[in-house]
Amino acid sequence: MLTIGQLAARAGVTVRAVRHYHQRGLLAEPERDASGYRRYTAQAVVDLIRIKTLADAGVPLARIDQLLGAEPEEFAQAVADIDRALAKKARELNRHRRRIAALAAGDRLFISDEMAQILDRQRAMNFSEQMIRIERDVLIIIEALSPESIPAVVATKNAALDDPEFVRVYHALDEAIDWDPRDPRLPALAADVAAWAAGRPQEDAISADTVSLMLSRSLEFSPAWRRLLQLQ
Amino acid sequence: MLTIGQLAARAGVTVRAVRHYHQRGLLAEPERDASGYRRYTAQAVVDLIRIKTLADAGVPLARIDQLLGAEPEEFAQAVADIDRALAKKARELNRHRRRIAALAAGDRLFISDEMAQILDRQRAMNFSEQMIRIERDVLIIIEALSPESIPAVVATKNAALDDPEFVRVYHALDEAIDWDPRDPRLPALAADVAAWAAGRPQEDAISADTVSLMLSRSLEFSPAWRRLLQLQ
DNA sequence: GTTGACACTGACGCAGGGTCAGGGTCGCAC
DNA sequence: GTGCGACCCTGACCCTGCGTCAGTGTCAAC
Repeated sequence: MLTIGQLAARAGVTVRAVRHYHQRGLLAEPERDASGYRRYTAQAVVDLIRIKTLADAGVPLARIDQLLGAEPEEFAQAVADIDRALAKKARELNRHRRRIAALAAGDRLFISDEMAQILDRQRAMNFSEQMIRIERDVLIIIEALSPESIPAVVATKNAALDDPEFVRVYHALDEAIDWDPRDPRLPALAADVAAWAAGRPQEDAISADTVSLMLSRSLEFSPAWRRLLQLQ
Repeated sequence: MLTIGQLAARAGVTVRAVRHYHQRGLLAEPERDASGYRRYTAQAVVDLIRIKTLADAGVPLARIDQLLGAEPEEFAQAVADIDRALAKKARELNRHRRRIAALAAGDRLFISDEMAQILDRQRAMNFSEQMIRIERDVLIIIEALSPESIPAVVATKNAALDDPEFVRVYHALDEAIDWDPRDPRLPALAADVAAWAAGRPQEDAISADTVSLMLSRSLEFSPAWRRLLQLQ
């Protein structure tokens, strides 16, 4: 006759696990001795090893319960099911690993390489870190809400950065971030921006919803920009 | 300003998840409006997307907390850690899948192929299903507690099944399973078994502990066998 | 003023146990 | 006979990442 500790050691599980299996009804509760200790026979060792074998194979305890008494056909069916579930899990895990592997430092964490290159270009052009953070956040929003428009956005943005006039206007906007909303220079800047925008075709690649979110993200930061928008 | 439902929809998570992130301190609690509803800015969308990106990559929430504010070096280190953890999980999963794939119907579930073949041989020799179940349980115990002795056991057992004298004695034991322990034929059977055993070398491949467990498993089943052992 | 969709908090549930807390028992040594 | 360490008992809370009630309040529209 074995105590619970001996049984557990023989099957290679913990005492706690054995009690857990009792509670789940997987393993029959054995007789108790005079002091209330559980006393096990060799049969329990066999039963426990069968449970452990299935559990080690990744079968959920609820399934093990049904499987232990199952007929071969039923059993084969269940094994196939479980394998499907495991295969799915494995695919998930691999997706996760690929994503983790793709994670680099800094900005590149949440946006694609092409997007990150845009930020790098802007850094090289001496835009402020504040401006670049806003840009990054906007790109994050685009990646999340409008992934299909990424190529268009990347192309448009790169073209814009090739355009000295855009760069000039953008630098002016950058400088205006911290201005007081009553700053007298704002109306002139608004006119400047409007003049530049007038020469550009409208982009339709992104939904109005996404645009409004991007806009509000930008405007949260700068009271001066909010004023600018009113001046348009 | 967004409600929790709008925020959740924009980031592609559930409302419940957002509240959970608040509770975990991952996402800052926003201002409430007059009725106590949470009101979010676009910043929250960005923050939530960052959280979701990491969570989708399989980073535990507790880790995300530390990562969101981490410096690039720290971050790279953590990413490496997480990838190691994921790789380990993936290996585990694959082990599970291999084991599951190896699971066939019936007896073969818990014992190796070679072991299962022994049971098949015994079935072909018309041993009772009761006897075969006991044998199976004994083999399960051996696989679990003495895996290193499996080849020796398989060899010995196959040799024994090749020996007509052993098969005769074993059939006699099989028939005796259900006998009353006071059955008058038992002493003769005991002598028969003893005579056969005397001609055999003792196997030392299996520890005394395992042997005693196997023996008790066998004896649990049959009072007549218990009597036989006393008669030795 | 009623309806349906949303919001709020709080609590329980899941898998598979780990880890106390607060006892009782066993076996051996002195 | 008693002291000690190693077991055993039950019960209850802890972990992850939310899902899913329950019971109540609020918003917007008809």
